[in-house]
Amino acid sequence: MTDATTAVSGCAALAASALSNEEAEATARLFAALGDPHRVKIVNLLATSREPVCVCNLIQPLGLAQPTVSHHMKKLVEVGLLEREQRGKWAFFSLNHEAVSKLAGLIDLEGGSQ
Amino acid sequence: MTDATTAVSGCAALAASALSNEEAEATARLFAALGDPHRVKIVNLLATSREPVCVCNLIQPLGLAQPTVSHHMKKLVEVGLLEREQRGKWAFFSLNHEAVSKLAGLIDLEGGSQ
DNA sequence: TCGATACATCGACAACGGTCGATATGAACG
DNA sequence: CGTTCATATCGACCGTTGTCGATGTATCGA
Repeated sequence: MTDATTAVSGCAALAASALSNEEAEATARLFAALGDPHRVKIVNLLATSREPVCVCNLIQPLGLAQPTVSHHMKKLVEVGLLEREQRGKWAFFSLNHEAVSKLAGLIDLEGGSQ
Repeated sequence: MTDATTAVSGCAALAASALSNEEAEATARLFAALGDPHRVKIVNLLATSREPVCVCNLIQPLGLAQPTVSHHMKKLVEVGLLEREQRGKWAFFSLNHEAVSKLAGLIDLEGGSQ
């Protein structure tokens, strides 16, 4: 169990019985992280890239200022969907496939007893 | 193709190649609908109920005022996750299983070429 | 037709979140 | 060291959203 998936671990499947307030909040936080079109694009860009991507390569495709991109990256890392790796003065980000799999599992209506 | 899943149909998988702005916005709208803990609980309650549920049976479990519950139900119906059925003076809501399945498909990283 | 009930809509308010310019941090390179 | 470059943080602005009371709408029963 890696701590990078902490946020996802706090969630419970949508079909679980009697979701607690904490589970509902954790699950909502995770979905909210993907509730912004720019962050959807970021995840899409990372999902279609075989290698980690640095912030400087995201600014132009997104059409956002650098601080705004940093802001979005931080949100995605906080919920565990992205992993950050420092290479010299560059920050490279990659998708946490384990977290994405767990996210998909949350939505599975047959996975209520997970 | 039912119109109840319109919002979901406008989305594209997270692993699709070159998400357009419209696809990113539609996908974000869908995730944002689940980005509130109360709406997560609503979906959870409907997912664990074999029969449709009326608003009056949601007010107490959620601990919210009636207009606030109506507000959340509207958001969930708008993105196609819920279906509304009028029975006399009661409004019954149920989960749109097809939309939930499509949502799960969006997250599948192997479903990029859908 | 009148009152009661269930739900939606409206209006207002407060909190949250996305955005950017300015600035701080920190690493590579003369 | 001092400079440059990549990124993070800060502060401010402002549109969005969750919330509720008041009100509107529609249905049912007496």
